[in-house]
This record gives sequence, structure tokens and C-alpha cells, in this order.
Amino acid sequence: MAPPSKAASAAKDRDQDRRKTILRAAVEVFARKGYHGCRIADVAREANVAYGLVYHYFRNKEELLQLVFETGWGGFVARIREAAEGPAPLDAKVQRIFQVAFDGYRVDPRGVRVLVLEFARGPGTGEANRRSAFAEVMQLTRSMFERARLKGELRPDLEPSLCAAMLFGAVEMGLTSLVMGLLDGRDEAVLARAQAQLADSFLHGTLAREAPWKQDRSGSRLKTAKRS
Amino acid sequence: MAPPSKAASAAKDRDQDRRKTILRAAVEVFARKGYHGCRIADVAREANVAYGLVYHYFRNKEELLQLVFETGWGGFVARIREAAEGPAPLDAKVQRIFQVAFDGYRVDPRGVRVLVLEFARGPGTGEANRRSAFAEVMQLTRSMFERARLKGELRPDLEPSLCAAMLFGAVEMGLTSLVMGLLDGRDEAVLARAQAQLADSFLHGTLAREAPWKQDRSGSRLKTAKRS
DNA sequence: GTCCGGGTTGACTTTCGAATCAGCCACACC
DNA sequence: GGTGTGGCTGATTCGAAAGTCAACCCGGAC
Repeated sequence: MAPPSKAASAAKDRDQDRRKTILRAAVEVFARKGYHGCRIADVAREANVAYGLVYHYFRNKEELLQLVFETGWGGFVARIREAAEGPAPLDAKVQRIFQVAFDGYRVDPRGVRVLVLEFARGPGTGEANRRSAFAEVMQLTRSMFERARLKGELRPDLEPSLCAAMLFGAVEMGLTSLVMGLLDGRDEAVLARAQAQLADSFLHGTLAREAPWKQDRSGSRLKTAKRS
Repeated sequence: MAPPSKAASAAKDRDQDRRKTILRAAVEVFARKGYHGCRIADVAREANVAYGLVYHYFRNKEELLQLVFETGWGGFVARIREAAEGPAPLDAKVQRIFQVAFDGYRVDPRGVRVLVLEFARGPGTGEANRRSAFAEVMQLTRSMFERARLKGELRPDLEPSLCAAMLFGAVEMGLTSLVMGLLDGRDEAVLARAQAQLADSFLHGTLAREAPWKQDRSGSRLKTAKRS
């Protein structure tokens, strides 16, 4: 290969830009109408791009969804892993996981919408992929709880995998409430409160010792209570 | 109208049988391949019935899904309402809700699979219906928690709607773990344990007084603890 | 200025499955 | 046994959307 000329690399940049533009448009459209409810034409229009160009950059519609998924989910998994591993105490880790999830929503509600709604979908080509991606996070979290249980941080009578299920249940249904408009996701106060309360209740229900995290860790990350 | 002859009423019975057969087949097929992943032909074959007959009994594919949904969901809502209203203490109600959900799974895992997977999904005709059906249950549960809070059964610093979200988050993710095979749903012990633990942790995290329900109510419905 | 190449275009082809419909057949009633 | 009715059949129709492709355009190289 010749050393990449200025032109060539610039071209490559533009290439990547195009890809991203289309990918972003796909997120937008999937979020609005769902994977099955939209046509490639919609994606193309949203991206201000010719119909055919979508197929220049992506093999097919499924690949598009797959990539939207991998991009969003990949980042999420990385952050969750970061939160779940390491020496921090369990309550901090759980707080962090809620933080990660809700920040995801803050940054890109559209993207979260696609992940939440299009998630555990029926057997498209990608089912196996998505299922295992999901299983991966559950696994990750399960072993977080397992380690915590050994350290005596978790109630010893709780099954770690069920804790993981409960944790992500709370996360997912919280986000679903936002996505479905049962909670007002544009109101940061609502977001913060939801995040805090879910984490707090979860920890109350699962930690071994009674509320050690309540004796203030640096002021208070939890701003629950307050109203009547 | 003439009084229904024996023949006519028998015919009507067979009619209803057919409907049910097809509906059941639809549940089966939706559960296996998802709504979008299956064709009407699959439903017909599963029901051992001619393709066209499906359209004799149902207007179209969407109506089929809608009915599968309403049948399953309707029963569920009724039971949840029954559990959530009335004078019983909050902990018993919550226990009952978990009971209802897991019994649903025990009786008809296929049906639950469809509800769980096909739930809040993309904008078909029925989206509004399903969304409001979902909202209805959340509403129902929210007001259950509201009343409980007034009676001092719920931690006063918790937002009832978030409690509802958390409760159904736990239920849904628990069932998802079953549906996805992360837990072995054929093992009754696993089911019972999951049900008990989820309810227990949830109550630990949200009840006002510390574990009043642990001082045995009629022996113990909760068989948590026990192992290491 | 001309030529080359690949990104870009959108009309066209293909595929696929929902929905239709022109009968068929089984059974009840005469 | 004949006849009519209505549940039942499945090949056919039809539309919608995925995916293709040949021509076009524009930017850079010479």
C-alpha cells in the first residue's frame, strides 16, 4: 500500500462521517417508529442521503440495527464493567450503575429508547448476539454480587443472579417509564430523584448491614425524602 | 331471531373452539418466533387449519396479536387489581402481585413470553391500546402505594410511581430471566425461590417498618434464607 | 482541459407475505 | 337421495419494502 496521501485520508474521514451520519439517522428513526415500523427510505431521508447510499455503507437493514445496537450497548457494557469491577464497596458500585444508566438517558434518550424497546426482540438474525450481550451484563453483575456476598456486603440469603435481575429490572422499568412518558424525562429533577430513589430502595432491600451508606458519604448523593 | 336449535348452538360451540385453537396456535407461534418473525401461514399450520380460515375468524394479523394480548393481559390486570385493592396490608398485596405474575408463568410460559417480549413494542395499530394497558397497571399500582403511604406502611420518602416502576421492573426482569433461559423455569424450586426473594428484597427496600412481615405470618410464605 | 475513479443517485427488480375470493365439501334438512 | 347453506380451502392477487445497478457527477491527477 502507498503511504496514505492527504487526499486519501481526508476521503476516509468523509467516509466515516457519512457512516456516522447514517447511523445517527437510523437511531433517530428506529427510536421514532421502531425497527419494523420504518423503511430504509426513512433512514435515508433523515440522513439527507440517497436511498442507495445506505446500502453502500451497510450490507442491509439488519446490519444497521445490529450496529446501532453494538455501538450503544457496547459503551454501556464497558461502563457497567468499569463500575462493577474494582475494589469499591457494593453500595457505591450500585449507585454508579444507576448513574451510568440514567446518564445514558440524559445524553441520548433516543438511543436508550431503541435499546429499551428493540431490546430482547424476536429472532431476527441478531437475536443470538443481543441475547448474549444481555447475558453478558447479567453475568457481570451477578459476579459483582457474588463477590460482595463473600465480603459480607450482601445479605447472605440472596441469590446473586436474582439481585442482578432485580437491579436491571429497576433500571429498565425506570427508563421505560421515561421512554413511555409516564415520567417526565426532560425534567432533570425528576430524573435525579428517580435515579436516587431506585438506587436507595434497591440497596435498602439487598445490603447486609442496615443502611451504612446513609451515614453521609460526602454530603449526600441521595436527595430523597424532603417532600411530605 | 328463532330460538337457537341444538344444531345451531353446537355449531356455535365448534366456532368458539376453532377461535380458541387458532388463538392458542398464535400464542405458540408468536412465542417461538415473535410477531414480526412469523407468517400467518405458520399460525395456520400450527393450528392444523387452512390459511384462509384464520381470516375467517380474525380480521387480520394485528387483530390476532391484539386479541392474544388482551386475553393474556386482561386476566393479568384483573388479578393485579384484585390484589392491589382491598384492605390487606401492603406487604401481603405485594406478595400477592409476585404470586400472580409467577403463577402466570407457571400456567402459561408461552403466553408470558409473548407479553414480555412483544410488550411495549413498535407502533403497530395496537400501540396505543397496549401502552394504555400498561399505563393502567402502573396507575393501579401507583395508587396502591399511595394509599399505603398514607397509612404509613410505605417509607414516606418514596415516590409511589417509582415504587410501581421498581416493582414491575423486578417482576418483568425476573420473568425475562426465565424466558431467556438465564434461570431454569422448569424447576419449581427455582421459580419459588425467585418469587420469594424478589418480593422479599423489594419489601425490605420499601416498607416503612423494618420487616414486620418477617415475624411469621402463618408459618412462612417466604422461604428465603436457609442456604449459607 | 481532459480524463479517471469512486462516491452518489434513484428508478427498477425482486422478494415476500398479507389479504382475497371463487369455489368446494360436509352436513343438515327436506 | 337431492339440495342448499355456510364453514372451510388454498392458489392467486396485490402492495409494500428490501435490495440492485447502471448511469451520473464531482474532485483530483496529469
